[in-house]
Amino acid sequence: MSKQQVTSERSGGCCTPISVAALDEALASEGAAVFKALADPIRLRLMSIIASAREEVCVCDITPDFEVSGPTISHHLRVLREVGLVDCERRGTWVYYWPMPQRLQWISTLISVPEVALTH
Amino acid sequence: MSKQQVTSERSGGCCTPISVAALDEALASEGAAVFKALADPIRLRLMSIIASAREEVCVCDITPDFEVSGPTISHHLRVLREVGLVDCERRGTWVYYWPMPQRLQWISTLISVPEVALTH
DNA sequence: ATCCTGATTAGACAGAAGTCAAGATAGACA
DNA sequence: TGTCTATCTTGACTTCTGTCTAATCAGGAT
Repeated sequence: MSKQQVTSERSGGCCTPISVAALDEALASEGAAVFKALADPIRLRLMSIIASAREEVCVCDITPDFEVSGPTISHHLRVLREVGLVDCERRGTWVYYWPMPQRLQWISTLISVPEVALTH
Repeated sequence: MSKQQVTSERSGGCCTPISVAALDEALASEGAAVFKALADPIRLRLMSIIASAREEVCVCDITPDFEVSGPTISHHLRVLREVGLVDCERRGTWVYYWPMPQRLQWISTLISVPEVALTH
C-alpha cells in the first residue's frame, strides 16, 4: 500500500491539504464553518471529551465539568452537531453523543502539512 | 515581528490528539484561538494561499484575489499572525508573508484521529 | 393523568468580530 | 525636501456569538 493511498483513506473521503494547493471559495466556506465550531474553548473541550471517550457520552455526565448553564452546553453541542462533528440520540430520559471521526479527520487533513514542508 | 512561541508541546513531537485524551482548559483555549483564526472563509483562503506558495507572498499579489478592501485583508492577515500561523516582513515598499508550518501541523495533529478510531 | 427529571428551544442582552472610509506610516525616488 | 505607492491603524457601524432565564418538550415513575 502506497503512502498516497493511506493519505486518502485517512482524509475521510478527499481533499488536498491547504499547504499543497490553495482552496477554492466553496471549500474555504465549508472548512471555515467546521473550524468555527471548534473555535470556542468550551466546544473544543466538549469535542475532545466526546472524541476521546470509548463509549457514547451522556449529556448528564458532561455538563458538571463546565461552569456554564445546561442550555449553554446544549447550544454548543448543537453547533458541533450542525457541522457534522458529532451526532446524538435520545435514549429514555437521557441524550447520548458520539463523535464523527471521519469529519474530524477530514478537517485535520485539510490543514495537515506534508513532511517536506516541515523540514525546509 | 509577531508574537508567537507558544506551548512546549508543539515542537517536533506535538501534542496528544483530542481523540486520544480530553484537553485541559489551557490547551483548549490555545487551540480554540488558532481555530478561530481559521474560522473565516477569507482567512482560510489567505492561509491556504500563503501555505501553498513556494515562496513568500506579497500582500499586493493577494489582495486582488479578494472582494474586500485592503484594510480588511490587512486585518485578517494580522489575525493569522497573532496566533502564530504566519509571519511577515516589510521589504522596501512591499510586505511579504510566509507560513509557519509547525504551528499549522500542531493544530492539525491536535484534531487528528488515530487510524483505529476511523475503522471502528 | 400528573408529576418529576433531563435536555432543548425561545427570547433577550452584552460583548466580540467583520467591514469600510479616512488617516497614518514606511520606504523609494526625484 | 517633497511626493508617490503599498500597507497598516483608527474609529465607527453593523452583524454575529455566547450566555442567561424562562418556557417547552420527551420519557419514566408514581
